[in-house]
Amino acid sequence: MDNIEKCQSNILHVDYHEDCIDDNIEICKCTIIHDDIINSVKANMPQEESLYDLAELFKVFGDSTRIKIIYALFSSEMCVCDLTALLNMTQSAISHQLRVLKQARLVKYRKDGKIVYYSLSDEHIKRIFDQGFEHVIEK
Amino acid sequence: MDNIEKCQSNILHVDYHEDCIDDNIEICKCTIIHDDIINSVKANMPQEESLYDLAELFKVFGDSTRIKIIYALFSSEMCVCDLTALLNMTQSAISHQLRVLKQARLVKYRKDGKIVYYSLSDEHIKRIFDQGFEHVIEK
DNA sequence: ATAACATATGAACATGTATTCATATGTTAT
DNA sequence: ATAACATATGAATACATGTTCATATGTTAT
Repeated sequence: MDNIEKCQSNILHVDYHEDCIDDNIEICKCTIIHDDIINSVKANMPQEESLYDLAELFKVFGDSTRIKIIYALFSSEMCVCDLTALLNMTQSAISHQLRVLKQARLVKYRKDGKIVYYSLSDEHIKRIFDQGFEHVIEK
Repeated sequence: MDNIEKCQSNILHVDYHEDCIDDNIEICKCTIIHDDIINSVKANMPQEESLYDLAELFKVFGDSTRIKIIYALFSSEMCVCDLTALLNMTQSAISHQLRVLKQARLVKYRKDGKIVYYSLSDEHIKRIFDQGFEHVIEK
């Protein structure tokens, strides 16, 4: 992060290889040809942490078991046993995945005796999925 | 898939354990308590293949390097070298990730001599990301 | 032709992750 | 109390994946 700062300010004046070689020995090996674009793009980039969080969110969506669980919960709240039967998987696998979804604040649950009912806790999920679907069904 | 079909038609009449035990010895170990919900949820589920494709799409979004590349391309088309400098990573790593994005039909490219410019190829991406961001910045 | 450069790619390595297995926890009914 | 049941969880395993390294391909300039 510091390296690239320095590198980019330098390249405004002289070729990268002469000034940044000691800071970024193996990183920026190529001559930077569009430093104006790099700087303006950089100005529009969200914070590093936000980008990381966003990747973490999509990572949760990047598994077909969790996708199925979420799609099921679009229709109705369901208990672990229902999900196990619906998806034809072991109770343990479902439970582990529900924990991932819970940690990502995507599902909430209520207990009724020994039964635990899960439901979605975020109204953005449906919209994200709908947009994702548009891409998937496209050609 | 076949097992759960059979299982669910049976549970409408009698307890699961007696009729499905031979088909799903280790899968549906719990007594199905909400077969009406399971059936209606099942009717609303998209095709297995679509759900799988959707997970694959989100899997591509589930890496912070690719997220950064995509965010950069929201601002402007960029060549591999620019992305390498912007993200302060090796050219090889960027190139590998661009291939993943290319295979997911998320980016396109044009060549100008030895320079290859990448840009986004799908207008849904921005909307998906915007919704994702809403979740991330929430509380 | 040759050198310099931009990009792509296969193999190797390290790390992450989904599922299974065994078992623990907590609830309900007898 | 005890048995049956629903769910949760830690450890182990198998597999997927991101990055690096070395190198290949293809382009531009001398």
